[in-house]
Amino acid sequence: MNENEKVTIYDISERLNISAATVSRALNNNPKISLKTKELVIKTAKEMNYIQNRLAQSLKSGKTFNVGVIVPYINRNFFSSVIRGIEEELSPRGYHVIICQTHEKFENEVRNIDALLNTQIDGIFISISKTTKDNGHIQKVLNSKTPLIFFDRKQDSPVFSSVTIDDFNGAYLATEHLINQGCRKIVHFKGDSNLEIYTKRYEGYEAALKKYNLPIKKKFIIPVDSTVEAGQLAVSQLWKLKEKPDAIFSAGDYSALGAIQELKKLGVKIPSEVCVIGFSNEPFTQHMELGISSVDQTPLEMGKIAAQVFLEQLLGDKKLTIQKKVVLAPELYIRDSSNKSQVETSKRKVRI
Amino acid sequence: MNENEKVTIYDISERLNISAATVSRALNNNPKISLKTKELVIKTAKEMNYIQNRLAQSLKSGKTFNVGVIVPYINRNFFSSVIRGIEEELSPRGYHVIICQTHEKFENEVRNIDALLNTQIDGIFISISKTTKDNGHIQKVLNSKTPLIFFDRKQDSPVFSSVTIDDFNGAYLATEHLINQGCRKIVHFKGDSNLEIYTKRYEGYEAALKKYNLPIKKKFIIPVDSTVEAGQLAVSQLWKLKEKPDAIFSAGDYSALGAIQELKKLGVKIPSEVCVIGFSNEPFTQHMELGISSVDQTPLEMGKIAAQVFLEQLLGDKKLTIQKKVVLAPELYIRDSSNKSQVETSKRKVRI
DNA sequence: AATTTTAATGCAATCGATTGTACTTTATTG
DNA sequence: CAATAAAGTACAATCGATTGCATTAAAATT
Repeated sequence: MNENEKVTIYDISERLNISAATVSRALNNNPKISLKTKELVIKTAKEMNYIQNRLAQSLKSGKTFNVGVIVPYINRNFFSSVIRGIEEELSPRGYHVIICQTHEKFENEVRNIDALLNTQIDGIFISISKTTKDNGHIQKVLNSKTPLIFFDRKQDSPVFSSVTIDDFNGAYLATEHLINQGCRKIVHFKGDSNLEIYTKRYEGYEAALKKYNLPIKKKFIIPVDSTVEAGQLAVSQLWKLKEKPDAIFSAGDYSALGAIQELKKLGVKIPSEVCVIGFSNEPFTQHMELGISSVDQTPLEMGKIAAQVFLEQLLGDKKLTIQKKVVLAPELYIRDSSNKSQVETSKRKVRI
Repeated sequence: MNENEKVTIYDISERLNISAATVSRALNNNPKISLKTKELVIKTAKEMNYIQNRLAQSLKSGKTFNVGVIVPYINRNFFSSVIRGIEEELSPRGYHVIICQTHEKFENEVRNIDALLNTQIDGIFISISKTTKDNGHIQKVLNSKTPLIFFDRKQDSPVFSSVTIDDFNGAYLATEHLINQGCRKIVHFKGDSNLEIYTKRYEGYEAALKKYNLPIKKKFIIPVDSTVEAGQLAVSQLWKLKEKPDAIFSAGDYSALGAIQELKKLGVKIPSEVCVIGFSNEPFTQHMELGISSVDQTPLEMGKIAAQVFLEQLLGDKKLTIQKKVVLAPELYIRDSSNKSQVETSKRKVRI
């Protein structure tokens, strides 16, 4: 009774003395098959514990209903949230999400792209690594006619779509907010210049200073990795200078946290003496006793929209010329670390 | 020159006037093929931008080199870290990880299992949802002869392997630590009783109290979801009692955080008046000004070991009787929230 | 040069589902 | 009741790679 091997439509067809074609059509609810047959087939399939082999189906149809997502690390809150967004949008449509990590290494990115193309995924979502230089691997994707969507960390591309936030504006508003708090000597912790997101954030910072006629000082623009340690180190060095800053706009939350820790150690009052604002709105920023102001990148939404762009692309003309650049509005969360006016703001959020 | 369609081994065989079988063998480095031919084929394949179709290969071999991971939410630090561990262990062996979310809903879990079996994955890793009741879906996996590994939140199963931490002992040690701090009236925030991890934690708490001859009071055992709000609420209600607790052992970090926030609001000193310890060692617990003590579940290691168990299973006898139960040791991180002695402990960790 | 080994390669079936086309029923119509 | 239309099924090719077995070509042996 209990078949030992996997049940196929051939097993069903044999049992019912009909052709496999009929079984297939019956299971796919093809109108050419009589109701009687359909019901019989479906009932028998259930009885025999038939499980459709999507592999064979995919081979035939050329569609796998799998998409690949490439990120530096999946356990970084921002990335896992984007992935969640993608999954939630695509899962109801029958897609599965395959995840790949690059560990910020270009070589892994290339390897992952190759592997995904191999697996015949229907699309790729990618946030490039810090060390990604050329775009040969992206070119390969283009050749294979596979849709690809950049999110957050993109490469300039005349053909591929992207979903990002307006990093320039996020940074501009963060800086402007600091200026509004009365800060005049604002330090910027700058992220890796290889990534557009960080150069944009830097430009937004600069633009805000210019707008308010504040001088742009080289010594106040410091390359800082987004780690607690880097933030601590940066502050400890900054506070050896004669001219002390009165605010820090960090391109990352972890370095903002490190800065705050070091400032406390130095006995500097926050926000009265120095205001601090980060970027990413990591969960911990709101849980601190002294909440850290930050710019939210709306990762969940970013994932969902990236998925939508992908789906649109599929429907549209097969030519990959339907390139689309979505830029989301970042959200400024003002918390204690930059709020001198001490209004109740722990939950105040400024939608830009 | 530039083929419009995908290149297959047939295209290569045509171009070289050899059979597809030879091409296949050449690409697979079969010893029966002459070096000359091999080199020629490989060179031509590269020229023609040949990409192997793993779908066809999988159909033939019955192995997809895909595994599925089912979790409640992928953007919960614990789960994304386990997934990271799984990915890092399996990726070098050519496997891909497909992720599925249940949103803590049983129906989604069933759906996900079905979908994964459909896709012909080579294995499933699952952490069951809070609402999972029966195990019909797990039975289906058994019928399909697909290896399945439970991690963290498991179901009792005589056939499937699992990788968990010793929740009982983690809870026992956390409670013992509180007792060692001089606490005598210890509250327990208990998680959903449907999950073994939480009943085990409760039992560990109870055992520690018994060991030290402390009374077990029903009113001090409170069902609390692991959210900040639930933690706040629980404390605000507890502190209406005549007899105030002097410690809280929470089965989750978020509720521990909520408790701390509420205690501060009530003007209760931590840790001098009340000690608090959580569970999970979420990243934010160490970043707080007042670090929150917690029990680490070593998620990365859990993922890696789960992957190893899966690989072992593949090598072993095809019969699924090679069931293996791995129990990892939790790690106690003692921080300010429960450390009255005020020794430098921000990084002290007790390996059990 | 003839024959036996050995090395290379080709043929054809297979994995499981889908689908255009051909064929056989059954129903409809004059 | 024969002829035609409509409905229901079956045949066989296809997707792309793999592999046991047969076959051919080359090398070694006598």
